[in-house]
Amino acid sequence: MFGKIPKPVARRLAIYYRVLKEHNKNGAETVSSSYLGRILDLKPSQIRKDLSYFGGFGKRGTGYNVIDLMKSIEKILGIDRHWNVLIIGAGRIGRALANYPGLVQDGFTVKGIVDVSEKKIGKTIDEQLTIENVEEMEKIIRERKIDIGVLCVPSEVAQKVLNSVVQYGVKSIVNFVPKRLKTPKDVMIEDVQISLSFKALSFRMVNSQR
Amino acid sequence: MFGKIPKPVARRLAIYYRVLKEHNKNGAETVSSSYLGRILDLKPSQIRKDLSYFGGFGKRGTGYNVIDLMKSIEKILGIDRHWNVLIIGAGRIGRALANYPGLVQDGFTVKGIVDVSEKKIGKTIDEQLTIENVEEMEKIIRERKIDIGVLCVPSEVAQKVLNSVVQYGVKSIVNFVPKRLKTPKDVMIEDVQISLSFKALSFRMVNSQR
DNA sequence: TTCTTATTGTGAAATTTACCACAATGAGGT
DNA sequence: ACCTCATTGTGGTAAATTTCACAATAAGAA
Repeated sequence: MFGKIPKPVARRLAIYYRVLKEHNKNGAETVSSSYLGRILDLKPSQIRKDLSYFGGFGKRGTGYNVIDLMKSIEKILGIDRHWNVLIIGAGRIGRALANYPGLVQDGFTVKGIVDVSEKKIGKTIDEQLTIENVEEMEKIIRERKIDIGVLCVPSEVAQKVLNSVVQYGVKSIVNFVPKRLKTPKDVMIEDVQISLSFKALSFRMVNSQR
Repeated sequence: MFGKIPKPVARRLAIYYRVLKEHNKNGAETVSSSYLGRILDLKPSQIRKDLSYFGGFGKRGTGYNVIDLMKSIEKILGIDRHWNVLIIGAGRIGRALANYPGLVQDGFTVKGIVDVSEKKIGKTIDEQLTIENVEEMEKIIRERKIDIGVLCVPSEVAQKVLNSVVQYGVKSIVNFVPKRLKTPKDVMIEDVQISLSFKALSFRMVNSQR
């Protein structure tokens, strides 16, 4: 689509996006690479290079138009559209995600949350979402056109649950289970490991690196 | 301590650690780089190179002793000791973290959780932790020897809260607020942005890269 | 002991990523 | 029209990271 974009570049685009959003909220119309660099502690040249991967649309002397840049990044990251999300597992993490404002804002709509526990099924979260029976999952995935499954189940059952989700046609998974899961080649999975950030921090603490 | 360890290496060590832990639980005494590589989808040579940064302790022909390797990684990452954690903000994310098993397992002990809301103060989480008044924070940090502050407060007040936490002597922060915060040079901060994983996934979905 | 097999540790090459330096250029002022 | 200032876009280079390739060696079998 845009030629080959290096992985670190894609990662950074998402970070630029957040800053742009804030900058836009503050009413700014343009940003310069040096401004972004200062905020994000990156070299301006890197930012310019990153943005040049998908065609220069900055204006020399002026910088980048914030809104144009945001729109372009949205397109590249695929968040210029809506993705339907199903959360599997209504434990603490699942429930925390269920109405996490950051997701909806970026085009990820939580279309449902399921669990096995009789006690949880039927309860509502913030009067918006009702926890449904995991046995309804196949139907939910089909009828609500779920694009992304979010795994928040106990470790022991994770692989089994993942297999079902995939079998019902979901090809994209965000995995909060601290365990490497096996997926068919055509299924994409992103692991989220919150404890990695804590470990990164303690590594820095004992090695006193910045 | 171990000479200069490249950043990507430190990141991967934490990932190896998780796999080792699981492998150890399954009763294995040794692992080979090719096994780890297969599980983690990395080249065995990379794993060997990574491990060689802090002195070879594998055995040719046999592999690595799982427990020795875990212990070494614990030391490098600084999780061979205990860190005291204070969670600031008892919203959904703060509460989800409060008893997240992954943290305690890796040496991060949640010593408290504070909030401003009258409604929340005094409530307990899983009969273990009681939400305390944010005004007690200074005392809590001092008395419980808090090493790490975890920011889970609304965006608008994040910078202000961070400033207090730092002022009270905490030098390490894990930030769940989706906003870049300013810190003095001697304070370390790790940003956690859950929505980045969702964006990485959607990027892959629209670019169909693996 | 000697052979075979498995696997590490590592110098060097290959690849990827970051950074620099500067020409190009748009905007605003004079 | 011309000058000045700010800032982009990018070719080339430097630095970082990954991968290769293979000698070294431990363990077990013959």
